[in-house]
Amino acid sequence: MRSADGLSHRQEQILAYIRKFWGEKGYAPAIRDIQKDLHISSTSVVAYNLKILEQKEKILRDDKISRGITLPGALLLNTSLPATVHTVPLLGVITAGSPLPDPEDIAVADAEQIEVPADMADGEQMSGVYALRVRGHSMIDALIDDGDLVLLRNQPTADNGQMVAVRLLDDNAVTLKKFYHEGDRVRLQPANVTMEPIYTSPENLQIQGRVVGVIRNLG
Amino acid sequence: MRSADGLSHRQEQILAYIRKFWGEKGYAPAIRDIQKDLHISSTSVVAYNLKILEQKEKILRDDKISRGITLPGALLLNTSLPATVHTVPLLGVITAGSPLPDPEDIAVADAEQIEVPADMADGEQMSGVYALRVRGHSMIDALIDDGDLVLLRNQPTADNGQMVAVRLLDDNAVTLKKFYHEGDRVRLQPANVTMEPIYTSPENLQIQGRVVGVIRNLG
DNA sequence: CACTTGACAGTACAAGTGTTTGCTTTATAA
DNA sequence: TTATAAAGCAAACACTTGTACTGTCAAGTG
Repeated sequence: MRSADGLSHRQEQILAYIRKFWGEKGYAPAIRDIQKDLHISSTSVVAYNLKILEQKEKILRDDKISRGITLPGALLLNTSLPATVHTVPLLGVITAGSPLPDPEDIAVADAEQIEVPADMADGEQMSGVYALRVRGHSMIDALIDDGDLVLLRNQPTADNGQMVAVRLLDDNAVTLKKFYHEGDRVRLQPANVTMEPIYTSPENLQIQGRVVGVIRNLG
Repeated sequence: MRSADGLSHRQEQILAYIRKFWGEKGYAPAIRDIQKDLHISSTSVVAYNLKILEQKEKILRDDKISRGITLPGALLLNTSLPATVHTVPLLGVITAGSPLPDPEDIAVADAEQIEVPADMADGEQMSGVYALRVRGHSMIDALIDDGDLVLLRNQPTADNGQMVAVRLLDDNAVTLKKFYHEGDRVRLQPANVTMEPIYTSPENLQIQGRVVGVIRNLG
């Protein structure tokens, strides 16, 4: 079984391993590193396949040199641009019962900073994004569990289909739902497709922000 | 005679040599390379000065590893990762029906890199973490929806309570559940507390990895 | 069928390489 | 000067690691 570039399964495997190893450690693996981690029974098999990889110019090798494998173009990698770090402040806790904290009230500079994937809070709209820690299981219907981080963008209105944090005035409760304005009523649709929507009037709700992301850390 | 950063002439010399060697060859010099080219009379002198360079954090070394010298920043440049950002490769798609891709099989260096919160894939355990894009609504009971990113750590076993990606052999299906070994059976508990667990035998399941995080981007 | 070829296994060896030990020299300060 | 530490020297040692050699096995091929 060969892949597109004429490498066997094992050769692809070895090549991927070398790249990964090199990225992590900063130096190339020894033949025995490859053998052990890839569960290959003999060093000679690795040597055999390395020779083929060298012939096909997927790797470079210097004879007899320990860990002398080099990847073509390795020097080019040095030119890659550093990624930008994005952080947002963790401003508090969100539960079903209590209202959200007002971002304006909190000294953002003092809050714990959370690192988030770049595309969740990028561009000119980055300002105004903050995080809240979810407490309790009340947001199960939004596919959000106890302990999750919810990323919110401060905004008082919403377009149809956007997930928003809304406060229902007559229940005095906060929920996360998809927002749909339908005539003179509002449909609040749980993210969980198996669950039923809530209908209410625009006067009964207050949009507290838009949900731009959810981060669940089980590590 | 000491230079500005407290290095002796010989240490400066060695450091410069390592940089040059690295730039030309793509891998680090052996102690004897340094010794010969710098006309140092003994390998122990080189070892002695390398130890000092390591203490002053001018170089990094992995004990006992041939040519295991690394330059600080080299790792980052090579992988294009700035210090505070963590990225993991996006290796494919996860659905209910199809098996997970084998991380070893994929050319990790070629995969799209996803930026993740630092604490999800940090420290020495960073290796082996990869991301899969969820397709379909089959993982609603794990509070995971279509389009979410699941971060997995490659591991063949699990402790009780950990969320794992398991393959049920008789269904030929992959699900994400909390794992509990109870006597001679296994309980697979959905993350959604309102849903019922599955019971099966250890022989019927294959642990494909541990779920370390979930990222949902609604931006 | 005999013959070849590609791929892998197991083992052994030799070269590559980091480390240690004991000793000598040089520098520095009391 | 003498004591002390730093730096260098030389050789031996032990682990690391690339390579070679001998087989095995399955899939062609004439």
